[in-house]
Amino acid sequence: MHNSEAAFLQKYDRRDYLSPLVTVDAAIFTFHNGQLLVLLTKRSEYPEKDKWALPGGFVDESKDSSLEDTVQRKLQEKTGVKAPYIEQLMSVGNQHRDARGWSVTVAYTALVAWQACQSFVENVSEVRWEVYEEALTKDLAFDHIAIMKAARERLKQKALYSMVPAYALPEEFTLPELQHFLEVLIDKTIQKKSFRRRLEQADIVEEIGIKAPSGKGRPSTTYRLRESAKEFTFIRNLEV
Amino acid sequence: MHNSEAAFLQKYDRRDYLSPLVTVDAAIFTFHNGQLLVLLTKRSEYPEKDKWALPGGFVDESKDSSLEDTVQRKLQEKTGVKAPYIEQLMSVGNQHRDARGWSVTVAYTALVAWQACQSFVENVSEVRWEVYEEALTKDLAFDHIAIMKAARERLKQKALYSMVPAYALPEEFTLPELQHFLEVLIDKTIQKKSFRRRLEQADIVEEIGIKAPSGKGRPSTTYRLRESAKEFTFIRNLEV
DNA sequence: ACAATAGTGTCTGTTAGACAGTATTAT
DNA sequence: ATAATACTGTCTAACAGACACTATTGT
Repeated sequence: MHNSEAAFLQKYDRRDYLSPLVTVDAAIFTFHNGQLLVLLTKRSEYPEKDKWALPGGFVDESKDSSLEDTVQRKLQEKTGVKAPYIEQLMSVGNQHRDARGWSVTVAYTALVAWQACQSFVENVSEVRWEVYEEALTKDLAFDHIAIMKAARERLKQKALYSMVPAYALPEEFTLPELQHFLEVLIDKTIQKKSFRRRLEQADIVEEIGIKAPSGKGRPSTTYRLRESAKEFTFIRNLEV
Repeated sequence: MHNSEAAFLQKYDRRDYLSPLVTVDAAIFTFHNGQLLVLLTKRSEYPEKDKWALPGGFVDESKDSSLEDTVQRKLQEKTGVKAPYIEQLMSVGNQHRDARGWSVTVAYTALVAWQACQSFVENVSEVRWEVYEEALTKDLAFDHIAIMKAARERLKQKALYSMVPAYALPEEFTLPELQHFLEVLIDKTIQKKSFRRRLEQADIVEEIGIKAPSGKGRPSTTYRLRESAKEFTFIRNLEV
């Protein structure tokens, strides 16, 4: 029968089956005052009420037509902006991570400029930027510490073979700023020359102008990322 | 109240909420007769009945305490063996990929030796090894073509900076075999010398003995992977 | 000896690390 | 001029690509 699939679907009702809970969580990073920051939100509801957690929540079938919709929606809610860089990190699913039962979370890593969302973040009391090392010592909800660590590790790897971390800086940034951020991520100084050679060869930034001299020393040139920066990978890593 | 979380959980019933369907799928690859093969199964039930698909299925809360349990169970069902290499690939979730409704799949890539499971596979009629390029031309169920392509692409990348593809070979293998597999994966010949230098420097294989001469030419040395092979990555990629 | 396949020696090219040198700003 | 920060020149080291060479098997 050519329409027995239609017949099957007619009879099928998802409510007859129990499915794991599905949530989306995001480790949102930025760089400010020489420190790696991660966005945390205080849970207002049970379970794990009043604990800090990564921003996230349930897929809302009436609002989201895909997981990417869900993560963008959650990000918008907590930061007020659309992140210039979002990437799926991993999924974790098991019986024990959520007291409500078998639960799956799809975790994302996002990068945003601190300047782009600070005014929004500081006006929402249950949301704040936390220095990464501080966040590590907190008793975050669910398995969010492990997810945050995995996101941090992936970001470190990216720093070794790409310039993706630049998406955590404002649209216009200087090379010393970017270099410093990479150094924080990989926890090692990078040779200025190596860093600049790589940027030059990759052709992923374009010059904007000269930064207005602020304080001492020679003012640095400002740059903006080209679209190609998202995909570009170096064939040789920085050393660890 | 110290136990209001307990009270909340007491009252909470998952059946009150509709959650997306959650499935696990695996792109299982192997290498045989100079070709990359992928394991396909014929769907016996609606929806997408009678189409070929990647092995996978629903999380079974009575059997699986984690997503890894689910994928191992499905793999065991279809191949009869435990895969020496499994890695989470990505998750796909949206309203349209499954006619039954909002659905999330957590996809894995697995590598197995053809020899290890061929006797099992050839005795199950709805399971078979398909040459990858052939599989590409088929009308696979759901979005399995896209998932399979993503898995294939990741495997290619791995071939450029690791020896992970070796897990698709039998436990004892020769270096010419492994080199040939990498060449198929990256679609480019590799310099024998480069390949062997990398292996030597990485220290991820141990010599077993000399292969019994089979046919013509000098017999090659056989090797086995060390545990460290799973994690090892070269700091410099092969060229593409 | 010859064909075929396995494995090595050695040169070149590319690119990261090291570090000294030059440039541009404020005081 | 000096200090401070930005940026460049140039040497070295590591390692992939190229390719000729040797080694071990069967016929």
